[in-house]
Amino acid sequence: MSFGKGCHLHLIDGSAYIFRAYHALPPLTRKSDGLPIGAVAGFCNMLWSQLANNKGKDGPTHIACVFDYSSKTFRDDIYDKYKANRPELPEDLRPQFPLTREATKAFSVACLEMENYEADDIIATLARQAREAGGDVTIISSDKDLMQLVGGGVEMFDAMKNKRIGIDEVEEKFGVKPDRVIDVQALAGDSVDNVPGAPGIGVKTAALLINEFGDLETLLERAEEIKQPKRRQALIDNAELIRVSKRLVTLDDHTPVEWSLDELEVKEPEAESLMEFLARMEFRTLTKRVADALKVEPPVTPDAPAVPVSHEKDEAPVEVDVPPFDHGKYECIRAAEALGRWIDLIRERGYVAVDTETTSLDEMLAELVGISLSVIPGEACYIPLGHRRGDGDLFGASEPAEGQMALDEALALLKPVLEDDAILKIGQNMKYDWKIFARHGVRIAPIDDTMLMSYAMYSGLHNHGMDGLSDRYLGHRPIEIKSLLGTGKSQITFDRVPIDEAVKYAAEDADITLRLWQAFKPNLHRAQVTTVYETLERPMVEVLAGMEMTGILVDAQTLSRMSNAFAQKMAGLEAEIQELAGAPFNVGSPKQLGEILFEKMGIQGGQKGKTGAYATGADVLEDLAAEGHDLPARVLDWRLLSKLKSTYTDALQNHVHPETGRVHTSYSIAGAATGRLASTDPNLQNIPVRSEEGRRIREAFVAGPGMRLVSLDYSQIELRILAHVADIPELKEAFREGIDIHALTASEMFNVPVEGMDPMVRRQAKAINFGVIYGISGFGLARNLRIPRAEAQGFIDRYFERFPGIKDYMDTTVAFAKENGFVRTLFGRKIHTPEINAKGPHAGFARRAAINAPIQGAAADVIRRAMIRMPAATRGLPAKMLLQVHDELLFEVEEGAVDKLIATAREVMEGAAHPAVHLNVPLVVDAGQGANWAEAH
DNA sequence: TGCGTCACG
DNA sequence: GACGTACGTGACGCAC
Repeated sequence: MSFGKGCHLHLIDGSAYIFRAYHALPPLTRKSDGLPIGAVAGFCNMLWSQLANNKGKDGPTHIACVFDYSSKTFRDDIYDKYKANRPELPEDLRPQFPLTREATKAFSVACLEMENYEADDIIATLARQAREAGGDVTIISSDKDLMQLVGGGVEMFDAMKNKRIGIDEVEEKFGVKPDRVIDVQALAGDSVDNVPGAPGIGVKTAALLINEFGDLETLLERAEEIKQPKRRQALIDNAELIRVSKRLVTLDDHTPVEWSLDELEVKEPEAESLMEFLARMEFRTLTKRVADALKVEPPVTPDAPAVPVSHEKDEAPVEVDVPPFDHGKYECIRAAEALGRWIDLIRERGYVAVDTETTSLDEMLAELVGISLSVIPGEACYIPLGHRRGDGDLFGASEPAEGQMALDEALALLKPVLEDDAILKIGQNMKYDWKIFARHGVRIAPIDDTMLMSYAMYSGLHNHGMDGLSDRYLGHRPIEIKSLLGTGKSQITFDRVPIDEAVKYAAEDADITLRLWQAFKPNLHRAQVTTVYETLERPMVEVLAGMEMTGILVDAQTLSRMSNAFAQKMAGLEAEIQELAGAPFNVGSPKQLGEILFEKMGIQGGQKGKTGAYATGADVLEDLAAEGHDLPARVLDWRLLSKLKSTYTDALQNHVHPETGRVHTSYSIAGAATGRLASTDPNLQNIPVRSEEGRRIREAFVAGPGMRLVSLDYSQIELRILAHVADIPELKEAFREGIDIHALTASEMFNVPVEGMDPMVRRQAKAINFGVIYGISGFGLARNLRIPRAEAQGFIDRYFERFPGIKDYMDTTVAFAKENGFVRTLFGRKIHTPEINAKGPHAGFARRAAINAPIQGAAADVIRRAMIRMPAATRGLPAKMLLQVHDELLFEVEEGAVDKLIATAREVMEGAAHPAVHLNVPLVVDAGQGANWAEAH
């Protein structure tokens, strides 16, 4: 077919694909020889998705994938510093380049590259030719340098965000139509590509100027007319540099391409050569997926998938030989005899992967439906115990399904195994199963947990859910639970799943867990996180399971009364607000509120966010209230009450367990990258305390009859850890002497005595101390203290001058992260920082996170150690640990034992770092007690 | 489902 | 007057 009207050309920005793939994936190597292939794998997946998603009549008629040939191009002759800021190519990426070309050809996509030209120029040229021939063009890329090409039948498509980029989107980004984009880029320059532009002019200002003067040449000729002196001078002084910049950013759409559009016609991939390539790369999952789509048999491949390697330098990947997944091999156990054979097998092996199926994600409400076991990869069984026939009546009641062992009988047989010290029970998220078994009188131990192994090795790189781990590390996508239960209103519970289907799903989970364990176990050591896993992760399972099952007593009546009071107050405020607005509207809608404030009432200074809605955050409303506007002040009051009511007084009532009368949160051990816990369903780590009204909610968290609540919290733990790791003599001294640390900081910085310090000065020093922990920036501190940015920067400079060790610590930490891709806490916990070497705004986030992680993480490690020791230390005391709130532990204890508990728990907490780490600052714990949490805190 | 908002350390 | 920033979480209501 000759290219012309009705044709549609897809141009893929291949080089961008490679870099995205490289950075998005952990470093993978080919199993047989260790060749790095992560980027190739990602590239192939993206290319295949692109092809597969664009089949049919709306798809392309012609397609090509375009690459950069080498770093040298004609632009280097225009400006010798062009792209001089580019970081060195990572060592393990370069060898993957030729393979991506090979991959492109294997998928039967034209592979284009030209010496001396960037991919962007080739794309520009082909796009122009296609447009002139009357066809349409889609450029698969989100690169802003290509946006100048949009319009007249050419658009872009951001494959990551699945979003087309047309004229409107370009205008949104650059503030001008696509044909003026190069003018804006020439003025604004680009630090990544080292395009100079005009100093002090960014995209916003550039767009303003271009829109005012029409185009760049006119602007430069009439630069004298610009009102702002700085801008005027910048343009006059740099006119030549700006013209050079324009030549740099202008794509050459007349490159001497040697291909005709007709040659780019879409072709079906040749199955045989494509299969050969994918098999040679050892991409198991993709090979299978492509084979299915092409309806051919996948070639026989080595079974093990690419093996992940951590960033640690001295480790080698561990290879595991495993059979393919086969759901047909899973056994359904319906009688004691068959179960007995499995138990024999487990005893022979000494370990078993276990998984439970239940009716709910809430372990306190869930009913046990079945148990699956696996001891050999590829072989697993499922024991259905609580399945029901699908034909229940309207109320959901129905008879048990046939062919199941009695629950008690099965548990009686399994209990000795599950409790046997000599048999390791392996699970994924074992805290869940631990609680389910505990509710049936089985104390499962000892355990290993693949989720926690992944967390110890890969925290910060990805999540640790089983499906994701299986896909990533076993190259296998498990059966989705959705396919059994459905979603939304018609969703069923697991006990309604037909046993035949349940076997495949449930046994597969045990199979996967066992395989993950085999893959992870030896790598813990290589990643040097064995101690972290053994001392900070695994022991948490039992401790937290106990706390969660105990729960905390909540007085629902108090909450209900508060809800009613809030509702009344809110109704009054709502009436006042609508009166002030002069129209009824939904006070809870930020969108409607913004329109009332900044349009109907005509208040000036409304800022629109990226979604086009006005910002109405508390800071904005506070400013307006300070200017004397009543309505925003009322809205702030209303919002406080609305938050308290919906999130706390209303929602908490629904979390009171029908049998225990207590609230049972669930802690995720592997949720936060830094090692902190996270509390969900409900979140009991964010119960209000800062506002007076909010704090009253804590009055509803009460001790049982004859009991008291005791709260112990670490004082300034993060600053103490900072003083230790950054080794700051003045701070360490102050902590040893028990001096007010914020006052000390202020004193050192501003040369004022600690005695009789102005509270405002102390407040500023406190903000700086917090800022340091967060990876301080002038902007952030300025916003927090509501002072000019220059002043904030002045504070920071003085702080670093006074405490140079802090600056050193920050620089060293960031350098370590850049070198290794992770940081470590004092206790060895690894937190990966994959974005640390990124360019653009990501880099700032990653930098600050890297500075914060070792401090926040070490504090998290300390309290974990305390929690793990607590059961043994408090054995015999009539006390239970109920909650953890990052630096606080809450206990419920019999009245007579309060003092003893405080003494014991304080000793454990203050000494929690020992003996692993000898802190050279003391840890101090404050304690309180009362009938409810408000009093105890 | 994504976003804005706001509760906590 | 370049860009966009304090770190880490979870839950709610709105609007699509």
